[in-house]
This record gives sequence, C-alpha cells and structure tokens, in this order.
Amino acid sequence: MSKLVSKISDSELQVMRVLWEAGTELPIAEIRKTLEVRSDWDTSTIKTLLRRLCKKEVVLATKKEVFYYKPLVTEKEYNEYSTQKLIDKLYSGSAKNLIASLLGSKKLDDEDIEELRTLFKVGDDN
Amino acid sequence: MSKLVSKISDSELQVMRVLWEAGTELPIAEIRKTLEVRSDWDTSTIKTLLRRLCKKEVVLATKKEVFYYKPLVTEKEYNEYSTQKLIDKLYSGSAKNLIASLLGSKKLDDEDIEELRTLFKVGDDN
DNA sequence: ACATGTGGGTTACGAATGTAACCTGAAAGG
DNA sequence: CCTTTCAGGTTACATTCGTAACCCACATGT
Repeated sequence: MSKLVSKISDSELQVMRVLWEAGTELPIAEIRKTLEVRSDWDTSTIKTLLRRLCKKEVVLATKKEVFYYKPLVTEKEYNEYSTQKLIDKLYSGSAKNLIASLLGSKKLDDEDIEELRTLFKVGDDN
Repeated sequence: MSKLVSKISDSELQVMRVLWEAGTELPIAEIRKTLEVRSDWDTSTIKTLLRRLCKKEVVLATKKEVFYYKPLVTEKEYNEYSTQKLIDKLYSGSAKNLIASLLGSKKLDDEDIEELRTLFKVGDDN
C-alpha cells in the first residue's frame, strides 16, 4: 500500500468513504449523489478531490461511457496504516502503550472492558 | 485545552517535545541546543515554529532578559486529544473498536497481550 | 575597530489543502 | 431550437506548513 496512503487528506477521505461503502466502482454521478447529502460541496470540489486522489494513486479512474472510480486501497489498510502512524508519532511505536493510555484515560466503560477482555482471551490461544 | 491542540503540526510538535521534556520554561538558546542535534533546522526555522506555536496559544513566551517559552498544554493532553481525534475519524468514536482492530492486526505480541490482560484486570475493580 | 554570533522581528516561497469558478461539448427537457 | 444539466478539464485563491532568508541591534572574541 505504500506510504502514499498517508497523504489522503480529510476532505479526500470523505470521498474515499463513499467509494469504500459502495463496494463497486462508481461514476461521478453516484459519488455526487451520496456526497451532496453529507457535505454541501460544489460539484467541482468533488471533481478536484477525485483528481487528487487519482494523482496520489489511491483511486483508479476507468473510462467507460463515463469515468468510473475505484479505490486502490481498502479502508482497513488505510485505517491500520493511519493508526500505526499515530502510534509511531505519539506512543513510541508501541500499540501496547496506546492501549494502556486508553485504559488510563477512562475512554472505555465497563462494558467495553468486558468485551475486550473476552477478545484478549480469544486471541490468547495462538 | 480546546481544539487548538489539533493544530500543532509535525514540525511544531518537535519543538513541543523539547519543551515538554525540559519541564521548565526554556530560552531559545536551550531549545536550539536541543534541536540542532535532532533536526538540522536553521535558527530562523525554530523561531518561526515558536512564533506559530505562540499564535496558536499552545506555548507562552515570557519576556525576561530574553524570552522564555513554556507549553500551555501537556504532552498527555495533546496525546489524548490527538488519539481521540483519530478514534472519531476512523473508529466511529469508539476506543474499543480501535483496540479490537489492533488485536486483530497482529500489532501486539504475546508479551504485550499478557501485560495488557493484567492491566484490564487491575482496571476492573472500580 | 571589526567580523561573528545571537535574539527579536519581518518577509518569503513552494507544496498541500479546502473549496470553488470557468470553459467546452454533449445530452436532455420542453 | 434554446436553456439547463452534467462530464471532463483547467485555473484560481486563501490558508497552513516546512523551511528559511534578511534586517537590526547588541555583545563578544581577537
């Protein structure tokens, strides 16, 4: 996936989400339809964002009757990559440190903790 | 702390770290001494970054014989704030989701998991 | 006395971002 | 036919960021 992912900006991310949710490649019309509900971007803004995403090679445009846009990175890849970057920047590269910090900062309620404890058990037998 | 924290850029963060590590307010000379080892920034770059941090009100400059710089946000505040922003952006605001994702992505070795399980136990009795 | 360094202040300049206007040509509505 | 809409493409423009140059004034080494 390469570090190019890192360069998806916040606005661009909105567009990626539409593509990720769709699961199929989409023509601009569809992207617009979805986005005009969420943001009140002008069409040309969306076009600019798509163009930039293509330039960054995280989206591929395929010419048919009209262009169809398809993400070249998955949402999971992007999320994991971004998370790792945060971990590197703020937690000395240790995911454990991040989790410990979350535990200490009351971001998790009892129910969360219970669920996670279960997950930790499951992940144990490997 | 307000959302101003969000606006600390990567370069600025380097400067913040120096201040955080120091624990006291520092004059430019000290900041330079520390930074010239880590980065090879020109003095004027450091001055620019300090100026921007002051404008953003995350650093306070106090005039004595010379200016002394002191952080107005703690590293912990900053880290927690940034982490929360990532969680909001990528994990629907759920810290639990983030942790679950980390568990699923093999970013934690057995030792980490063991330690964390202990932490989860400790955090239990509240 | 003079070059150098240092602090404070101002200005600069290219890349990235957020957001959009504008132009052209085809399609579609009426 | 004429107006509107929309795709594709180009250009724009303010803000932020990374990185620094430049100017002035004072202190200091030699």
